[in-house]
Amino acid sequence: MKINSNIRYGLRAIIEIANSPKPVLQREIAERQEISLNYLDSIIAGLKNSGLIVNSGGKGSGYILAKKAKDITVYQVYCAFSPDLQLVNCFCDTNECQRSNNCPSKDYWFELNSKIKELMSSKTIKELMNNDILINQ
Amino acid sequence: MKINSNIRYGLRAIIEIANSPKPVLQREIAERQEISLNYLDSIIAGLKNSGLIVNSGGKGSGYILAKKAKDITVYQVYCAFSPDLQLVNCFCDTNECQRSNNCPSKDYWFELNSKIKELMSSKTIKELMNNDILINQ
DNA sequence: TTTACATCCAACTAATTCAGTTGGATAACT
DNA sequence: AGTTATCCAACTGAATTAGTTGGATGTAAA
Repeated sequence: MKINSNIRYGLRAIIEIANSPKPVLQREIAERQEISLNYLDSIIAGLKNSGLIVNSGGKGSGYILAKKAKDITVYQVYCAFSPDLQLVNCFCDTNECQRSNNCPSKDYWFELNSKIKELMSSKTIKELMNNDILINQ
Repeated sequence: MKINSNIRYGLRAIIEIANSPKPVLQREIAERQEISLNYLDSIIAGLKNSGLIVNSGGKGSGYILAKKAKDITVYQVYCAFSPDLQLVNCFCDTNECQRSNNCPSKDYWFELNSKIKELMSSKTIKELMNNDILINQ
């Protein structure tokens, strides 16, 4: 079990945006977070397409959060880069496992899955922000 | 985030062993769980090398749990096939990330990591066993 | 209006991991 | 001796990861 780079970088990027008193350019995020600008491109796209960040007003003007930091969860950031969490395929729609109806391990994985989702859904970007910054809350 | 096949099959195999009133052969597990006998080989090796199961009395005699089902956790099964859970490398020994000292996302991943470990450590094989079976507890 | 900057976007790639398979050694039981 | 069971290492195709490359497009400053 690993958290992939998209999600790790995505979380760092959105925290960077949340912490900034003014709109932030991709380049600034890339520099501060030491992520290749090109790679960050797709990270920003993920956050943007998921409706978590927006361009503040046309090109070159920088990114801001699309909603309040307290209303953005880590799980939303996770889902910007991965489909809904499914630790195993046993409970996927496309699953054809015959044993599914009576499988104690499947039940356990499902339970664990729910709890992990819950853990990620209950942490907001606001809680991960720099305490000094009091905007965007 | 996915649970890999080794761990999924390993959990199923050890539940199978726990549920059985008598020692179980690899072949029997393979048949009942519909896992290729050859592949199961390495699964059994993992469980055995981690001290979770033992040969009940030399070759051909079948496997039994090495300790009581209530003393074997899902996390122990996890660790039979993967190193200690580390969702991200930020807190690995070999990590050289400079930002580590003051990184809110690192702190969050660490917290999540601990909680997931806890969730896996607090579930025992006994809880996953068939209720009808009352041995090995 | 040209030019520089910034974003958008698709295709490519090397390296690693996954999910097994193959094949054989060894050991015990019949 | 032959069958069965376990042990063990090497191999493999497919998929995923973690990016890079290169260019199109759109905006704003010079």
